[in-house]
Amino acid sequence: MSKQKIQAPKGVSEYTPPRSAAFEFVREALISPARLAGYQLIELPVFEDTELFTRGVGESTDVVSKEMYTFEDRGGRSITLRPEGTAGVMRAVIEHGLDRGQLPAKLWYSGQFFRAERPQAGRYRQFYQVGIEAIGLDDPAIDAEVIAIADAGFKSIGLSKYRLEITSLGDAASRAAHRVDLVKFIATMNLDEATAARATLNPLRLFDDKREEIKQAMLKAPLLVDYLSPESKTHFAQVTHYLDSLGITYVLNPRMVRGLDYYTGTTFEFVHELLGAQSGIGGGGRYDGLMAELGGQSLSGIGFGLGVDRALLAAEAEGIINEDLFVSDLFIIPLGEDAKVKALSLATQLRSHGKNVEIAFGDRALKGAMKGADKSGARYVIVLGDSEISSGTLELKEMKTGATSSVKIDALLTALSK
RNA sequence: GUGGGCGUAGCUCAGCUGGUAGAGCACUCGGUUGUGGUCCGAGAUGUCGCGGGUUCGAGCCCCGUCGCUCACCCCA
Repeated sequence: MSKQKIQAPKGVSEYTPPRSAAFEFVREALISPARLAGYQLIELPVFEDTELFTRGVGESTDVVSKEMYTFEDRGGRSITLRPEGTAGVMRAVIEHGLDRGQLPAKLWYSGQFFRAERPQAGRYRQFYQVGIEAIGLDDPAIDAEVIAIADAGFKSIGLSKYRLEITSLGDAASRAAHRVDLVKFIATMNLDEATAARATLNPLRLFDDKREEIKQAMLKAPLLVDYLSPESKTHFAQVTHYLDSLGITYVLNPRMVRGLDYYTGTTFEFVHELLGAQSGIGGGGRYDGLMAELGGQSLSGIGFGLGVDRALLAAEAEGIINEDLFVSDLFIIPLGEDAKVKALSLATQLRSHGKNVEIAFGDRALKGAMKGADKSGARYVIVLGDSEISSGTLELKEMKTGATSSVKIDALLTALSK
């Protein structure tokens, strides 16, 4: 632990073996339902013009006002490491005209995002999300499908101890009308300075306050759902109807608060029960004004972002990560120089058929090499020495049972495929 | 930005009211010739986060500093 030792920057998540295998499994599980639903990959830069986020996400949000990694590049441009995914996708959709073809445009992404927050359990400065966006369709059925895709992702990991919370933020006019009354209500509350300042920025925030006295007081506050226009109400009723028909259970949460300004209409959040303070494992919603705000045509959109780091923590909390996520099919222990040559060609050939093959190099003692084979979780092991090479026959040992069987070298592939 | 907790071998941690460091796991080798998991034996590893102070003497006390961690704000 010398003073000069370089460490990872504060608050980044890193995944090293063997946990990295679980991370990979979780990320893949989260995104596969979207692929099956016809969403296509979009790969985007991790940094963007700062203005994309100030305009898209909203200057009044905490994300933009105090959590962005912003710097000037050598040309004097203001650059920001992406704090979320949707704004960048919208920018790319507009820039590449992806909204000119058949709608909706359906896209998925996966990657790291950055927020300069104080780290804590489940909250990192660099974190991983997978997400999807469906652009150009306001049919409530797609809202339900998007939610179902997220739910399927969590289910395919094996998660069960989470709940889906859902509400509608309505359209701009509904929100404006509600805000007037909510501000009036808050004015009667006698708040401390910091809280009052927060309420001025976004009065909805008070619904999320963790202090008991504020929670109590807010029970009487006017709710946005009571201000929804008939169109918004109908739309939302349709969404829940489709969810019901899918058998997806949800909790209506009219006090739900989202951190990004662009949400409209249907919004939802997946909350895990076994995590600490940072229990949101995914969330999303409609953003019907975002594309126009960023200079594109006026198209609606809906999407979600799922936290890979948090989903992994949730999976671990539920005890559903099993150790043998990574196993080799075969472990070869070569004895001597000729055997090494033979092992290399044998491994190469088997790998070309998709077999996972490891070789114990380094002339280790046989006992040590066997231990290595054991650790690797390999199903089979062979010791390859002069006698095997000259006879062309191997002793194939199944590690789990300890049983061995004689196999011709040429028949190894078929033996492994059994 | 604010508050609490903690910093001792690769990992998890012990170290009594201050007398210059230990355990378990992991790792390497061995228990006679080419077969793992159990067992037994041997071995290697730390400037006890860093700097200063008190003291004859500090891992243990004091101050500072850096880092980690949990929580608040907020969020995936």
